[in-house]
Parts: sequence; C-alpha cells; structure tokens
Amino acid sequence: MNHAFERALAGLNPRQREAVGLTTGPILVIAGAGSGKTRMLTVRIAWLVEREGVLPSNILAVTFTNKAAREMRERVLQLIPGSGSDVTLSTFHSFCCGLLRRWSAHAGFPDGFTIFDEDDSEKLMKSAITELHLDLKDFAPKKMLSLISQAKNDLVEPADFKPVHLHSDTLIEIYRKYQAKLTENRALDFDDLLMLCWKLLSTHPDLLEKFHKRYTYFLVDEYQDTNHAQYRLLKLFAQNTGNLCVVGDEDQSIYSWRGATIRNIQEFEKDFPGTRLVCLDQNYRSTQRILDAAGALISHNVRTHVKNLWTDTQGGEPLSFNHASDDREEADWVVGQIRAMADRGAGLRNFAVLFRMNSLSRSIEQSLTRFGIPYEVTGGTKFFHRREVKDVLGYLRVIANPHDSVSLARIINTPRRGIGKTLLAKMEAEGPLWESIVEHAKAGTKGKIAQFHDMIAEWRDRSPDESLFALVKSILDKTEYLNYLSDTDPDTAEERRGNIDSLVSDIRYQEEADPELGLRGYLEKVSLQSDVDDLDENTDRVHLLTLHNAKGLEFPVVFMIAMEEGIFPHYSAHAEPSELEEERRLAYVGMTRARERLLLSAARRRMVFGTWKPGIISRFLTEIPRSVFEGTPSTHSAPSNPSIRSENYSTLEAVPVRQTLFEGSTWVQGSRSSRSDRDSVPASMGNIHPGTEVFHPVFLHGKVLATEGESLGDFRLTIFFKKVGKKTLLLQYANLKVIQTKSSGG
DNA sequence: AACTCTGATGTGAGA
DNA sequence: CATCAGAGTT
Repeated sequence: MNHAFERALAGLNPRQREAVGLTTGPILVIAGAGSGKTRMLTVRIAWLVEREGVLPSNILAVTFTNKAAREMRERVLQLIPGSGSDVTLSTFHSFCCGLLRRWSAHAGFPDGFTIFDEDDSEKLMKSAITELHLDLKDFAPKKMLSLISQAKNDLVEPADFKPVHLHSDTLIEIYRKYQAKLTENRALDFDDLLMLCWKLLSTHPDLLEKFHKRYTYFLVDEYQDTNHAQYRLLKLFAQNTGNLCVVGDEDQSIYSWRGATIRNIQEFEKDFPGTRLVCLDQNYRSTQRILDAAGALISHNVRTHVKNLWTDTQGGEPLSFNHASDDREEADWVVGQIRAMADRGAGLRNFAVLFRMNSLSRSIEQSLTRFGIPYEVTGGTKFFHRREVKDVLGYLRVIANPHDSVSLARIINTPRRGIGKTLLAKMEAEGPLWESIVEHAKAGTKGKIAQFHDMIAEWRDRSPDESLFALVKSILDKTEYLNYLSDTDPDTAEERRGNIDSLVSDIRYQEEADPELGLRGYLEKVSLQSDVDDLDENTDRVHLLTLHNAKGLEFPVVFMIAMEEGIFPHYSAHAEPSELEEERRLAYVGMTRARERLLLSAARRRMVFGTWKPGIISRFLTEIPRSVFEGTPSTHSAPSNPSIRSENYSTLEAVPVRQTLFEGSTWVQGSRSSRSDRDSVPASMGNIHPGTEVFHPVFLHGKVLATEGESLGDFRLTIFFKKVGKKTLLLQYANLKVIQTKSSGG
C-alpha cells in the first residue's frame, strides 16, 4: 500500500479524480487557473504506475518550462519514490533535442550541433541577407526570422514556403540561404528542434517504432500554448496507443506570437476522436473577489470552452487601484503598499510586481532600492546573455563546434589579438570561417591566425579528457580575459568579473551534479534554459517579472502596474481583435496569479524612451466591475475617478490584509531593518564560518555548513542553498556575499 | 590595419 | 539605453 499516493488520491475533488482515472485513449482536461492541474497530472502519473502497472519509463510528460518539469518530478517522486525518476519529464524543446542527438546519424547531421539562440540567429540572418546582396532595411532580419519561424512552426520547408509578401520569391531565397548557413554552422535554431524531430520520426518508421516501444502514455501540460509542430509531434507520439492526456486552458493562451495556436485546444476533440472531456473549475488559489474580477474581464473574449471558476473561500479583500500622476509616483505607491504589509509581518517573498514589458521594471527597481527592499527580477537582461558571459561561452561553443561561425567571429578578436575587421571580413569571404582559419594556419608563417587556431585546437584535443571547470579556467588564463575586462572598461570590470565567477561556479556546480554532462551537455542546458527556471519563490525578495513569465506561478499579493492603453493592451495589438483578445488573456493570467490581494495601477504620464507619454487608463480596468474594488466610489464612474486615488493614499497605513498572509512568515522583524544587498559584504576567509548566511549570485541564499582548507587557493566551503541544496565551492571563485544580521554585527 | 569614438538607430512577450 | 555602422585616430 502506497500511503502517499492513496492520500493524494483521496484528496482530489471528483473532477480531478475522474481525470486521473480516464487513462485509456485521448483526454482533454480543461483546467482553469489554480484548479490543481499539477496535482491532477502527478497523481495521474502515480495512478498509471500504481494501479495500472504501467512502467514509469513508458510515460512521457511534457511541460512548458524546465522549472515546471523539475517541480513535477519532485512531486511524482513523493508519490512513487524510487521508480518515479524513470518517468520522462521534460520540455518539448529539451526532449526533441535529446532525440535528435541520440538519432543524429539518421537525421543527417552531426551530434555535435550547436543550438542557436535569437541573437545568434539574427547575426546569421544578417549575413545571409548581406550575402544575397539585399538591403537590411528592406528585409529586416528580425522580421525575416519571425516569418521563417512561423514557417518552421507550421513544418514548412523552403521548397513549400509560400509567404504572403510583396517579394515572396526573395523571402524563399532568404529562408533557403539562412537554412544553408545553419547547416554550414552545424547549428539548429529553436524551431528546428521541433521541426527536425517531427521530420525524423515521420520519415523513419524504424525509429518511430522504437519510439512507440519506449513510450505508451503521454501527458502534456499547457496545451493551449503548443504550436502546430508540437501538435503534429503529439499525433505521431500517440498514434499507436492514443493514450494522450492534454491539459490546458484557452483563457491562458498567451504565446500566439511565438507560433502557439489556440486551435489545438479548441479542435482537440476533432483531432483525436473519442476524446473524453473533463473540466476542472474549482479554484484552490484565489479569493472569490479575485476570481470575480478575472472572470468579468475574460468574459469580454469570445470563447469555446466557457467555464466559471469558483472557490470555497468566499469574499476576500477588495482589489485596489491607484491612478498615479507619473511612473515614479506609481512605483512609490507600490513600494509603499509593500512596506505597509511587510511592516505588519508579511515576508517579501509574498509580493510580485507584474508588468507588460521588461523596461517597466526600472521605476519599481529604483523605488525598491531607495527603500532598501531586496528584490529579484526574473527575465530581462538574462545572465547568460551578458556580454562577458557570452564571450566565455563563445570559447566553449567554438571548442565544442568550431563550425559555429557566429561564436567564432565573436571571440576571434576578444580579447584583442590583432585580428581585426578587415582580416575577418577577408576570411569570411573565403568560405566557412573555420575552414579559412585552418587554411591560414596551414600556410606556414606562425601568424596571429595560426596562434589562434592552435590554441583552439589544443583545447579541442584536451576537452574530452578534462573537466569543464579546468577547461574554462584554462580559457580564462590563456586569454587573460580578466585583464582584458579591466583594461577595456575599468568601471564595470568588477561587476563583469563577478559574472565570470558566477559562470565558473555554475559550471563547477553543474559538473558536480552530473559528471556525465560534458561540454555539449552543458551548452545544451544553457541554451534550453528559461528565465523562470531560476526563479525561486522562497527567496525572501519582492519578485519582479513580466506577465508572460508569471504564467504558472502564484503569489499571495500581486501588483499589475502600467495598466494603460498602448502599454497594456500593447499598441501593436490594437488593430487585430485576436491580438487584443490575447492581451486580455494575458491580463487574465496576471490577475489569476494572485492568491489574496490584487493591486492595479496606472500613471497619468510616463517616461518612455526619454520622453513623457500621456497615459490613458487601460480598457481592461473598465472591464472589471466596480464592485470588486475597495472604496467603491459613489459616483458611477470607471476606476479613473480621482477619489479612488486619494482613498488609497489615505488608507495606506491601514491596508486591510487577510491574516493568512502573515502566517508562517520568517521575515517578520527582519523587514524593518531591511536585509538588503547593501547590508552584505564580500565573503573572505575571515568572515565566513559554519552558520554564516551567505548570498551567491546564481544559487542565491544559503547557509555555510563547513569550511576546509588553509590557503585562499583551496579554501572550500560546504554550503546549503535553499534553491539548489548542498554544494561545495571554492571561496576564491564563488563571489559570495556574507549577509549581515543583527547578531553578526550588521 | 586595428582601435576608438560618435551619433544614429530601433526598442513586445521568450524556448 | 544598448547596439552598430562609419568616420577619425593610432
């Protein structure tokens, strides 16, 4: 008798229980926000194993982010300890990438392929357009990429590409050229991962058969955000057994601009005949008040599977709205609210500030900094996209795959080694960059290019036998990269150095966690990582993130700022009704992240690109009934009524907050003295001992368990990080900060 | 020929 | 506000 499983099963509501038990054939689970779909999915996996004797290794579950996969894996392991780890839990992209590597020989490309991100692809596209003697202004690389991305998402190859465009023939040329260049670079872009995987399975019956022997049960989370390629992949996957369970909510479809099509969920019953339909509409997350507001908003969309979320917890705090005079005042209002609640004992981890675009986080960040409140931005300028990090990764990528000309061009003269633009352009004109480098190196005369070539070649030879950590250290040593940083930009050198340290720490950590990882494995992991994968709800900081990144998360208190026409809904969505509806779904997603309190704000004017722009209240605000807001004005106006604003300000100190927010909070007294980064000092051998609380740029908060070593060179720390668990780090490279507490003299 | 500086430019969301 | 092409400097 598996008690954990039985208990979880008994805890399900009738609908969830039904969705768990319908294991044969296709099933569509319409799961509203906060309806416990992750619980349902994990119990379903456990049910398959415990009740139906399905081998865990026959189960494939696909999620939207690695974070979701990781969390689901943890929960599955709780239900079925041990064998639960044999369940394949992955994102579409990671899973396809794995298949392509395993079967690369059949797919007709080397398994050492590199995954190109948006930046890489753009550089490649630019060179493709230039080589075709076209003008980058007429054929904007980003625009071209998005058209080609669409085509790939629809499984359309250059030969069948029929773009609706004035110069459609040229576009086909561009697609062809771009694809040829990818091949030349031995690289795949994100869309290739899906398209080529589908192509591989649909043209190799032997491989498909192997696949079907391995996997017989399929589960897909966030089905509303799958694209056509993913749908076709699923058709192939489930074509034998038909045991396909998809979970989604069309009201939360927010990625159509990335090729996702709501059609997949709307037509699922037609696509997979015999589908059983289950609807989860009991919400376990938010108050009725929040659900009423969100429900009213989303009812302005045309929907096929209409559901009305309900909850046992009646009432709840009213929503707040603040119409500030400008963005700074708006930010101060947000921070004022946070302070008021934090002073009453709410931990900072409870707060999330959501916004439509990354640039909107600035004013909030400034205000939080002013008050010394720790925060964490998820997304925006990503760690792995920082210049110095990309430089070092560029070396690793070239070592893994020297045909990657984008990385090659990046590092060939970074740090300076006298191979400038002209020489580079000359070599690029001679053919694939690496091949010209080899030619130049062969040509005798041990010049700069030969030196560069030999350096890379040596690392290439060594890399299979050497640890990644040793390799990256060798790169930093030999190129004197850190000196290069201080020489070129002394102002930012320290910060950049810190980022390099974090990268080295990350490499070391990943390598220790998985000794089989290897160079390619690491690079693949980095490429397929998403921003939210790193988000840790348990670090006691205010969370700042875009509405898109907030998908799948929940917070007790949610702020949605910049609720203004042109920003949200975004101006580019105004013309198209379907895009406007997607914006509304995005608002719906944001609102339903809130458990207890939802606070909205807008500004009358806002600094955008250096100029003041007037702000008009978002139509979404007017679609939320007045009755759910606090201090409901007696006048019959929309929330733009100024009385609401003064109301909010006057009640700022007396914000009513439900008691639950403060329960189990570890922050409590800490909030006044604000344990911000400014209260921390760099870790040194002198100030670090067992028990010391530390902060690491990648692994965040941790506590030192033990120290070992006498000299700086081998001073090792064993630290327990809340986020990643126990880790051993070399102090020298860890870039740790010691958090000063009252007892330690801060 | 490489390096440095300047001004123009383009800016949604992200695996 | 970050990137980039092109002019000017070493």
